[in-house]
Order: sequence, then structure tokens, then C-alpha cells
Amino acid sequence: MEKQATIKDIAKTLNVSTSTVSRALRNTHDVKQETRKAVMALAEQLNYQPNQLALHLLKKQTHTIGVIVPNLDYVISTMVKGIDEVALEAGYTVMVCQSNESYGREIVNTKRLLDSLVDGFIVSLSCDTTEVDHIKNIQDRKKPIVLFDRISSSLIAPKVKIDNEEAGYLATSHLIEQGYKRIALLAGPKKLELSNHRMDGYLKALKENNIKVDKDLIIFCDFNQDYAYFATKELLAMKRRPDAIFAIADKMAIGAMLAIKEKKLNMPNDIGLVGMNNDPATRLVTPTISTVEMPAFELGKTAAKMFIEMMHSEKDMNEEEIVLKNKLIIRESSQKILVPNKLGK
Amino acid sequence: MEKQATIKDIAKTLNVSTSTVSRALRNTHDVKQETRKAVMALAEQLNYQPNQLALHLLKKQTHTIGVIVPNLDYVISTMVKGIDEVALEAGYTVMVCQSNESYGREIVNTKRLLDSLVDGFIVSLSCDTTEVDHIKNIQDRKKPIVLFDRISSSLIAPKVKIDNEEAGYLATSHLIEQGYKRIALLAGPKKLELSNHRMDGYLKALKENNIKVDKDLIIFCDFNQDYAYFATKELLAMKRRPDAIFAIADKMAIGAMLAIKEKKLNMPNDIGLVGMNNDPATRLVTPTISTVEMPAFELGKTAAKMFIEMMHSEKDMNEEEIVLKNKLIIRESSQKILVPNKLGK
DNA sequence: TTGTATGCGTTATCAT
DNA sequence: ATGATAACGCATACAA
Repeated sequence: MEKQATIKDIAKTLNVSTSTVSRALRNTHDVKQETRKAVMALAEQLNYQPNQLALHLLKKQTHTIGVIVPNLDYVISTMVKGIDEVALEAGYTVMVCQSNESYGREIVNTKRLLDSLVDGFIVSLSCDTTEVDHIKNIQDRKKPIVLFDRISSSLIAPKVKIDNEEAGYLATSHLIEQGYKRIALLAGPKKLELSNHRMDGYLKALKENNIKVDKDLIIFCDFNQDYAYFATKELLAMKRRPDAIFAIADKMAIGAMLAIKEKKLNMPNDIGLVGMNNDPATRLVTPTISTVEMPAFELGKTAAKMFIEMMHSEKDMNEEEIVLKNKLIIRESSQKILVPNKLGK
Repeated sequence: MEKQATIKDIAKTLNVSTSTVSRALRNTHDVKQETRKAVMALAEQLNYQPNQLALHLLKKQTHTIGVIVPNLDYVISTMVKGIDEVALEAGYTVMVCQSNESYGREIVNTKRLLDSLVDGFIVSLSCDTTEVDHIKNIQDRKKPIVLFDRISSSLIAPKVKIDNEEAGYLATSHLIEQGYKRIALLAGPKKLELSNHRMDGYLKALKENNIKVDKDLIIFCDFNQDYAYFATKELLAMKRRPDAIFAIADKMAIGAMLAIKEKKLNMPNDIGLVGMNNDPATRLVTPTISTVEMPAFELGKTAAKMFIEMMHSEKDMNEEEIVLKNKLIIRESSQKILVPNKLGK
């Protein structure tokens, strides 16, 4: 089997025109039984496969979705799985590109996908992304785009995200309920809106409980275990150290945990800790870490569904924004008051 | 900006032929300065971007690599990062598809990519894959393919993998050195060649140390924490239970750890444990788990390099097989004899 | 230096 | 029921 057989090859061998072959192959109804059989047989024999590239050029679409994500850690790859599932079902192929949290990389990826092959985009922004011209570029080119998870409000597009404020609120209220008074916040990268929304939830919970905000207890830092570790060390070195920490991602919570252990502080008695994402690691460490679970798989599925809907309908969906709810999972790191059957597994 | 501008649009506006425009755009040397300037200016103004689809059809290549992986867990996404890095550098775009350890899914993915857009493949097989006709299909179609990590010896293709036998040998010898006598093996899926190679290393180490093989201590199981947990429970329930376990993946080692802790056995004193992959979780749990670290990032890079080389040269690389070495990382779970400065961090 | 014609593989339109 | 032709967007051999 040397080269891919084309419609022409079949046509030539059978002494018919390419149009006839094309019709026969696609079961159009105005073609003689004999001819069709002959065509089908030969196609089978030559292992004929339609050249999608040619079709793409003709139809001006590729049935491919470009998915741009900042990385492929546990949560994000769960989201991607969700996208994958829905997209495949709908006959779309998915191209995943990681920007590695780099703005430059994100631009290169976007440009490449844009220039070539994708019908549209599902995007979650990198930490590093402040300018969003490359995204607007996509929109200028009339390619549909759905933003998910890490979103910028300066972009007008259909959006799917979780209720970040709720997440911050859930975690912080829980800590307050458990009797913690000086609650620190490892707040993630300041550039990221999601960080600020989670902080809003944190602030709301404090306010509702008449706890004064101490700016020194709010630390912006990368989604990064090491950074969180050092930040926590500093927190613990304060004259009046915090008695609890909410980290807006489990990676950071784990960094915090390491610093806490190093200081020989006991969780939850000396200090409480809550993370976010329900990373499997939080169940493995000692003590197990309480966390806010976001519906990552669902989030991915929803984003893909929205994308498909946008492709199929002509209506403007730029104003749509779907917000998914979270779930607090209480584990050892923050459970001072023992209510055994409430202890999350 | 309504629709993408084409060469035709520019040609029409400027009253020149499309070929002239094409040449001007690509800086070919037989075009008048004036014309070029005019073309460039208008192209800029219209935000002209060459239609890659058309180019692909013309050139019969897409500069896209289809990467098929069984999932996107920690190790594999590290490998993918390696592939990404090299591929991007070489001007290739990467399409990542996860088969979710499903043979059926792998086939669908392969077929889609094959039919459409990719110039070739870099593939790691799913656990579930015993038949490899879909891969042979790729080869029949003369598309280059590199196999990496999870490889089948029934396929003739360039291959990149780690020295799995060495890995098994390193882990097992280490356990023997530490004085363990009855070493169990959580061996991974039997279908996977890599499982068997790691077992070979295990067997070799036992033999070298005149330890009789006890078949009851060898358990094949999925790359799966839960399965490993149950398998370990059974091992620990034996009349003569093992005094050490080598799990060929950290996920499984963690399952084993949970079973061991549940039985209140002490690591490393009552029982030793070594995993593989250097999953970050192994450093977080108590006790920290010894592991065999494979060069995942390097593996990905090497696979991509091999792919690029294959694309650029015409020589047959089917016989090439690159084998990368591993590194034993000793941590608390298997370190009975204390040599402080040898303790891996 | 520039234009014309042809082809990449396919489908759609219009004839026959 | 089938064939010829144009078109998708671009590059290139050949002509001028």
C-alpha cells in the first residue's frame, strides 16, 4: 500500500468520473446499484479514506477544538477529560496545548492553532496573562471561543466557571465555625481574577462574623508548593501568628502543611488548614487536609457543551455565563469540633 | 474585520495577479520593490494570514504530531511536556489525545487523527491494548510513528523507553540490601510488557541473592490505587506475609501504604515499601516512600527528537531503540539501615 | 518582473 | 444516472 488512494484513482480504474465516485461513496440516491457496488468494492480494496484536508479546505471547517490550558495538573486534566468526553461525542477532535503558565507560550499556541486548523477555542488563561489581545484576535477572526475556569472579565465571551466567591466563603466560614480567629489567606496570583473572587468570599465570611481584616494575613503567591511553603514560614514567624490558613489551591495548602509541620505545630489544634481542589494528595497526607472540591469534570463538560451549542446555533452567546457550585470537604486539618459522621473521607 | 482576507483579495485590490502577491509575501527575489511594498502594506492592513489548510493540502503535510497517551497523570503529563518542548521548537504543533486506558478509545483517537491532520504519531499504548492493528494501520499508511514508554514488541518501529528491568532490579536489590527476605511484587497489568520487564528485574535480583521466588507474592494488578490496596490487604493476610513490597508504580505503592497503615504495621521496620515514578505524593506521605525515578521529561523529549529526525531524514529507523536509565531514590519506607547522608530528599 | 495555467482532493452545480 | 467544470486558497512551472 504505497500512497493513499484518492477518488481519482478509483475513477480512473473504473472508467467513471470523479463525481460519480464521490456520489457512490456518499450513498447519494442517484447512482446505479452496479456502479455503487463496484466503487465500494474498489474503495474497500484500496483502503480508500477521504482526505480530510481537502474537505476542510472546501468546508472551511476542521471539526477540531483548540483547548488552551495553563498546565496539566490534576484538576486541569480532569477538566480536559470532561471537555474530551463531550467533544468526542459531538464528533469533534480536541487539540490540547499547555501554555505552561506563560503568557508568551499562550500567544504562540493560540496563533498556531488559529492559523491552522481549529474551528474554535476553549481557553483557560495562564497566571501570567494580563493582556488579552491574543484572545480578542481570535474573536476578530470570528472564531468561536469559550472561556473556562480562569477567566478575564475584560473579555466578552461565553464563560463557564465555578463560584469562586462561594468557595472562599465556604472555607473561611468553616474555619470560623471551628473557632479559629486569625485566619490567613494564601491568595494565589494577584493578576488572576479567580484569586480575588475567592478572597471576596474570605472577606465576606470575616465580615459576617465581625472579624477584622488583617492585611498582613493576606498573601498573594503563585500556585506553587514551594512559594506557599515560604509564605507560610513567614506567617508563622509573626508576633501574632495566624491560627488558621485557607490556601486557594491544594498545592499551596501542601506547601503550608510542610511549613506547619516543620514548626512542630499541631493541626487542627494549634492551627487549622483548608485547601481547594480536592487533589488526591490531600487525602494521603497526615493530617488529611480539608478542601473545597470544585466540579472539575463537570466544568470541562459544560464548557464543551457550550462550545458545541455555539457552533450549532447562530445566536449570540457572549452574555452567557454559567457558574458551578462547590462542595466543602472537611478533614482532619481543620476539624477541631468532632462530629464523626461529618468527617469527609 | 469580517472574513479572513486571501491572496485573491489583495491581488484584486492591487490589480496584480495572485502569483505576484504570493511571491511578494514570501520575499522571493523576482519582484519589484514597489509591488512588494504595496502588497505587504495591504496584507498588514487586512491582517492577512495565509490559510494553512490550503497549504497543508498543497504540501501534503500539516506539521502536526498526534500524541496518544493512556491518560494524563503526573508522569505522563511530564512526558508530554517533554514532547511539547521539542516539538514546538521544531515548528510542530502537538495534538494530545488520551485513550483513558481504553483500547476502543485508542482506536477511535488514532483513526481520527490519521484521517485528518497529523503528519505522524508518538504513541504510548493503553493498558487495555493487546491488538495493535490500529498502529499497524498507521504504518501501512506510511505515517511515521514513534513508540514510547508503553511499548509492544510485536510492533516494528522506533522506540524510546526506560530500562524497566533495571528499575525492577534497583528497587528489589535495595530491599534485599536492607535485609528484607520475603519481597512481594505488585506487578501491574499482565498485558503490559513493561510490567513483565520490571518483574524480570525483580526476579534477577532475587536470583542473584539466592532468594527463592514465591509465586504467591507476585500480584498482577491495574495501575490503580484501590486495586493495589486490596491486593496488599490480601498479601498481609497470608500466613507468612511478605516483609517488603515493590510496587511498579507509585499510585500502587500508595494503595499498598494505606493497607499497611490500616494493619498498623510500621514502615520500614515491620515491612519495607518501594514504588516507582517519583510521584510528588510519595514525598508527602508519612513515611515518605522510596521510589525509582524515571526520566519522564527526558523520555518525552527523546521521543519527540526521534520523531523529528525521522521526518527530516529518509533513513529507516525502525530498528532504533533508545533505552533510558533510572535512579533509585531511597526514603523512609525502606531505609532500615540508617546512612543519613544517603537519605533522598 | 509579472501573468497564466495547473494541481492538491473533494464536493456542488449545472449539463447531458 | 453520469460527466464536465468550478471552487476552496495557495504555490509553482512555464510563458511572456
